Amino acid sequence: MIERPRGTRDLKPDHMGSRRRLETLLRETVESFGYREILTPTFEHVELFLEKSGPSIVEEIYSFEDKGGRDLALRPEFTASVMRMYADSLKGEPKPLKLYYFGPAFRYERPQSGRYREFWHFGTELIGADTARADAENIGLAYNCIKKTGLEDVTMRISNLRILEEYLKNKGISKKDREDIYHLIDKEEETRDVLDQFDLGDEFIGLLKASFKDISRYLENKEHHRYLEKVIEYISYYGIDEKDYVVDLRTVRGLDYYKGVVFEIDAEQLGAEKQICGGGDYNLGDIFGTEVSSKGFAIGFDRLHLAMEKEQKGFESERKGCYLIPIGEETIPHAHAVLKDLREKGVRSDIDLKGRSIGKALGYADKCNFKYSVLIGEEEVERGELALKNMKTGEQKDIEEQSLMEELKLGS
RNA sequence: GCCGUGAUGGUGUAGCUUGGCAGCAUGUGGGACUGUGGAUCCCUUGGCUCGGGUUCAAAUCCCGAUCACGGCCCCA
Repeated sequence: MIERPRGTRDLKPDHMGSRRRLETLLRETVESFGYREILTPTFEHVELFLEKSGPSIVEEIYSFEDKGGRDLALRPEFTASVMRMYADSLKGEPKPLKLYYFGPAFRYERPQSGRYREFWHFGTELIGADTARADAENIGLAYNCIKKTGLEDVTMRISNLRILEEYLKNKGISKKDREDIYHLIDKEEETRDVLDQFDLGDEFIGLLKASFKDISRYLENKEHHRYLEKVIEYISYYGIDEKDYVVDLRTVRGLDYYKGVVFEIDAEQLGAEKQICGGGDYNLGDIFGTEVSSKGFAIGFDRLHLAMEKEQKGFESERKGCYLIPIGEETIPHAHAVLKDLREKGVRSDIDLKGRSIGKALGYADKCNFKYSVLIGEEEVERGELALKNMKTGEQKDIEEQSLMEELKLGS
């Protein structure tokens, strides 16, 4: 028996049904915001990801050399690919350009709860709109996507990376040291030791922990604070009010290309791997020789789905369609005529292929989640009728054969 | 990469401490039943993650690998 590779999953029919419904919900939400779907290759030249996303991501890339000697990598995320595609072939599109994607991504990490080596990202990019309202739309859409799932125990953190960047620059901290600080900043207990190394004292700790209103007191240049204030004002247009988020300057994205307003959303019931969404304002355009403002976010699709199951907000598999049970050889041709008609009308329908007893056939229909069984016996056929059995209630009635479609619609 | 826990038919489990015929439930398949039985009954199918070691004898004890789970690191 050959097993699945480490960190991968097989998804069973029930699970896929539920995932598809979540996917549909997310698609409908982003499309209602005017986003259009794109798809980029599953693998790219490894250079696309090297240096662009920062050292943390490079360690975890699934890379390989192909038979022509090219260095390739399975995508660890979509943003770099989308920006490559933009620079390649979408530069002439009207701005803002709104794109979304859904597909698998790959990272060579140690698997654990909510973390796989092949995982699915659902995300968006908003390209060419450099305003606070664009940031608000980005956050608003992400928040709406999560909220529409019905998930309740979620927290959102928002920050503006430029606030700390400006503050540390003014303190004369070098670019490299700033990056080190960012990477260590959300480990609260270690923060003080680190800061001592850079001769930053209580004041910096105070800034990190300050409430939104108090932050400006620490700043000489209040421009970036004011910008964040605008964004926070505008996200109320998207149904987000003060209880739905916190401003937390310690929210630092792991990828180096983030520059401005950023945010993360956690599902609290997930444990160690609880972040279900992250995004913000970034700059990748200069890599491709095109300076362009972009904002986006990615949802960890598998984690979102897992969180819904844990909160029992998952999609119950729904009874659908009907199962035909011919009783006796003589009724089989007639049953098939009914079946053909149903299928042509797009009704999920099936027929007993094994000549099983009525009881067994009903059992099969039940387990396969059919909404109705249709019993087709000689007596009914002679009268032009069918016996329609509701598989949930067990209720059964004889109906005119012509009214079958109508009955199915009424019942749905 | 690190720490810890675990792995028994398709699924869920008992057995492991104290080595001695691998048991139960459920599912799959078949049958009884032939217009309601989504039931009931009967039969069948199918398993100790892998590789070494100890032993007369290993699911059980020891070592290693693999995979999973929980956490660290990192991160989505």
